[in-house]
Amino acid sequence: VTPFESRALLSRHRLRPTAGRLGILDLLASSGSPLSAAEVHEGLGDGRPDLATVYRNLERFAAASIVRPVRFEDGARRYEIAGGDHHHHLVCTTCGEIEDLASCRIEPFAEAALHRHGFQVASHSLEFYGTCRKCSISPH
Amino acid sequence: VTPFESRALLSRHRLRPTAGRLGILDLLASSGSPLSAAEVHEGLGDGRPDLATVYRNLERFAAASIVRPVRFEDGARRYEIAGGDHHHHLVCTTCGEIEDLASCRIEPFAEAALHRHGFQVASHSLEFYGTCRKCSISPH
DNA sequence: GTAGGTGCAAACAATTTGCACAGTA
DNA sequence: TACTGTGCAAATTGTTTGCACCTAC
Repeated sequence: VTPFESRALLSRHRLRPTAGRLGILDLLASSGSPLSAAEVHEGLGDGRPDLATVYRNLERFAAASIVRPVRFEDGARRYEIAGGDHHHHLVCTTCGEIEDLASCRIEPFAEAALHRHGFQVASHSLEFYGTCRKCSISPH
Repeated sequence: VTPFESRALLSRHRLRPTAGRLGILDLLASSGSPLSAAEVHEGLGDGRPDLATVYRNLERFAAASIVRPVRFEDGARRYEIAGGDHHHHLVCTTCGEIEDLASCRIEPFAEAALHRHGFQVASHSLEFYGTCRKCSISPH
């Protein structure tokens, strides 16, 4: 997501492209993994946008489906750019790194839910916890 | 989990079988779905065990693998008795009910993680969100 | 000029912790 | 008796909100 795309993305949703918003989107786009409000705030350095503003904007972005919220076991709410393919996450419980896992063949589960429980699946979350390559080679 | 089993379960882990602990375990065992600390506290009525005590004990139980923590999108930490089979949850976003979904054929995902990322999967969480049978028949 | 956006501080909610007292092995 | 467990209240942490000021259309 280049600055230009961020701008377009925002105006498409009637959100004014302020410096703070562009910064938040750029940071999320350049980060490989989902970020919490606190991490975004830190990552933007000097201080500008206020933490409360970061919270407000992340929520606005999520409402506009510009970003997607993800929740891991630590309970913190994180956000990632919503553009890409549907995917899941590999969370390393040693170093904390989060990688994307591309494929998702979840349909059999959704069908089981429908047939056995009459439950219409609208969305799902699937996250893996374990040890990433780096950490299994040189344990912390 | 009968009262007797709760007792045995606790003493097996060197945890004194107090009335409060037995109550918490019985409530979790009789509830079909995972409960938060606040829900356990409410469910035990009159007041006894203090909310802080409920938190402390749920954490102790989790450390002893007597209960398993589950985290849904609402961010609240819930706990369920750990005894049964590995399973996942169907969370109805209309009425809030949580059903268990028995089967879990997650191995292909774990293998993909290992082969493509060198990531050793230790555990995973998989939850579905949607509309349960009751709510799709008579919308709230 | 006006509606929308932001900073700051206070309000909230969920969870944790310190400490003195109570209960159990 | 010694140690574990509990109640109560205060401290933390994560997130939301009210309000006055600022800024992009």
